[in-house]
Amino acid sequence: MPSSVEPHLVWFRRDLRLDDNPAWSGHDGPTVALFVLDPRPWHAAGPRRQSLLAAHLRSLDTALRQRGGGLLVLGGDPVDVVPRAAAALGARAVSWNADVSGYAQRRDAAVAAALRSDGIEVATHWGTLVHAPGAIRAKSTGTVPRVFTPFHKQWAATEWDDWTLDGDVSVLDPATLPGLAHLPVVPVAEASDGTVGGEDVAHARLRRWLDDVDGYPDRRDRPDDAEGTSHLSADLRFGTLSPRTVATVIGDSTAGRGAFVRQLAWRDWYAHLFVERPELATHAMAPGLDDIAWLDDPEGLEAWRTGRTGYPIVDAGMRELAATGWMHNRVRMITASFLVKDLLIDWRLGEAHFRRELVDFEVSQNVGNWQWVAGTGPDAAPYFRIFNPIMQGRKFDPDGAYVRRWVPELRELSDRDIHTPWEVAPLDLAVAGITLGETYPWPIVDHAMARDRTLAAYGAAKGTA
DNA sequence: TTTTGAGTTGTTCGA
DNA sequence: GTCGAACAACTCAAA
Repeated sequence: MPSSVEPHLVWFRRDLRLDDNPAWSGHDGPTVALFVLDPRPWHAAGPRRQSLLAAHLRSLDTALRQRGGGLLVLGGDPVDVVPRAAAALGARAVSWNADVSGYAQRRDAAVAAALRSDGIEVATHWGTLVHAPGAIRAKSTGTVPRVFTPFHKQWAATEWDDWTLDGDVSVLDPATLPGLAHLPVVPVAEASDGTVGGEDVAHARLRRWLDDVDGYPDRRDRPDDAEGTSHLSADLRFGTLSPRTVATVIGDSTAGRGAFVRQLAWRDWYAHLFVERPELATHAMAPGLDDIAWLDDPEGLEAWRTGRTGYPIVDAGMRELAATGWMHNRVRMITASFLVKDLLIDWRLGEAHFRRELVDFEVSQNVGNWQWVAGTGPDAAPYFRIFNPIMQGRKFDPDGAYVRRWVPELRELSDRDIHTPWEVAPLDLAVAGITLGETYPWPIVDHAMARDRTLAAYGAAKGTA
């Protein structure tokens, strides 16, 4: 390819799809599809998220090859690599879909400045959210509403801004590009563990969800119900599905569909808040709530991480996370509440664990949800709302099926006993093959004591604010 | 301009 | 067993 072609460069990041992608389809002509494998976020991810990313890249590469091109994957710091690639390939313009994290914002600003100083055009879009940050503002303050319901009302009533999607893109084959020899090319590796990725699979998941979405309001809180939630979180995180596509396909023709699409507004809300207040990554919205007297308890933290707290529903959730990189939403709340309100451990330590382990981790969502549970964020749960892990287990896993799946050493306990093994008569424990303290831990904390302790710690923090 | 009502996800206690 | 109150404090928008 002669360099006089001056291709358009599309930098893929959290939008690993060709469908409904404004950064991809918003222009005409010869185009290079680029992904930069940035060592910093790569090493911050656990093996499951790494493996899923590799599968998505492989799949995107295949889709681009079917169009006569391919995906160019380069390794290194994008601030260095993207301008170098644009120069080496003689690019006329570079486009991408913007991202919300502080790291991404600083990175993208540096890349854009470097490109512009080289005379290269930069075009950014918001292809990973329904509404762009800034599109929803409280009338009185001009800022993102601090309460979800007003945000959602406006979110639902606001017309979507235009995504130009009719570009006549012809994708180039990276192997034929001159100047490639000077760039740090990384081969697109096979997913080593058989993980399947890509937007076709994501669309199949979305279509399958149509069969169950009407039951969402009734089934969403049951972790023992594998089809009660959509399992689309990682597709939204990696962008193998566009949130607008999800909202359009699901629609609002039934109560269940409307309730599900409303969740996309929560996703936008946390993203918009994060763009406005990037310090939410590490600081409470309310002054004072950064100064809770958290306990320094490495053993408690480790018991929580490994699913050895002695509370079956908590341990089941943490083990599901360790085994799959995913956890049911209801159980995310229960396990997070247990860390913060029962162990009185700083929510940031739990957030860091989820950050590494979750295949669907994205910083604004992770932080927003942790701060919600901790009662420190915008429109958060009141601090006195403390989940009782026994009641939550009995209510949302009434047959113990979820616990039996992930905590198999408790399998033989009755439905009535499975959420409270420490209250089971010795003979029944023996029959079930359980020795507390050996085959399964005693509870590492007494819930009633912990509840009082947390109310006192939060009360003190508020009192001194 | 001021007031008022409403607000994802809960638990405990006492009548 | 069921039921209502209490557990805070604040934002936002409608009246």
